[in-house]
Amino acid sequence: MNIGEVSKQADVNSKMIRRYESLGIIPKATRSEAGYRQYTENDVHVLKFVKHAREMGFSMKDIKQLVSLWKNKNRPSAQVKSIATKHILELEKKRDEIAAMLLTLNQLVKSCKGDNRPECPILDGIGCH
Amino acid sequence: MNIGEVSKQADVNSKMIRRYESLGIIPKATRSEAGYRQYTENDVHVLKFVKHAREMGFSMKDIKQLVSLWKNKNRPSAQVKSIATKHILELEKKRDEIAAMLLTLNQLVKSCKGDNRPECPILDGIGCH
DNA sequence: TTAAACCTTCCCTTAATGGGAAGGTCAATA
DNA sequence: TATTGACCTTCCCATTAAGGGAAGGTTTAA
Repeated sequence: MNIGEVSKQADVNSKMIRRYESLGIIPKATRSEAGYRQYTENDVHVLKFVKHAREMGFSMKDIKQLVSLWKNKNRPSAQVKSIATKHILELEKKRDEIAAMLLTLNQLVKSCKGDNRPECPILDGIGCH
Repeated sequence: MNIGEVSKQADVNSKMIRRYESLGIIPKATRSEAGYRQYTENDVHVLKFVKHAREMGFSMKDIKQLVSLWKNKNRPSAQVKSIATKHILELEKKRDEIAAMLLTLNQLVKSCKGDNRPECPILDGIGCH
């Protein structure tokens, strides 16, 4: 399979496939005589794993480790759990930050008439805070 | 005031002050003979506004507009409200995405023993999805 | 007069995704 | 057979927000 075909099957942009390779997340593809990257069904499988990990918000670094653990049939599940738990904490932090922003913003927007007049509690709110 | 002093007073890194200037978010500072940027109390005020807007997650583009509206005493508050509302929608989208990730991840982490054995529902979950 | 504490500009790095250029390859069709 | 279009390659650039660090000029105080 050429890169275009894996890309379609795994639903991962070819640019990203090359990038994952350069980051060492997936192994270097073998090449055809002309230098084209060659892939197999198994590569589709790996790319789908990477894609799902991305969808869960894992960083490239985490994904590199996760793929490696995934392939290692002797891994201790504790290592996987540790990565996931750390990620959960980061997501919770982001979630809380966004929640705080929304709390403030919703209050301000609610109290702003949003008409042709200049009075604006939103600007006041940002200005004073 | 030199940049270091405004930086302290507004609690905004000097690197960022220069950047805001280069982005047109704040006006170009006047310079001393030696080329040092010179600031006044009012600049501190503006920088604090920018800082608070950043804390609410507004993008640089939005902040540029917000500062301009803030300074324009004839602004229609509708314009401000529109920017804020759009931002709220984006934050809500991010919040929902994070919530979805957390839902999945928490389930997976809960079901993973996290010991020395290789069985790992987290990896299975990412792999199959 | 020298040293420290500032200031200046310029380039680099982070993270993830992708656009686009310049050029090589392959397959089908005229 | 020649050409065309679709595909592939690498390389550089942009995005976003924040800042590190270098190389060099300025100010001030000891």
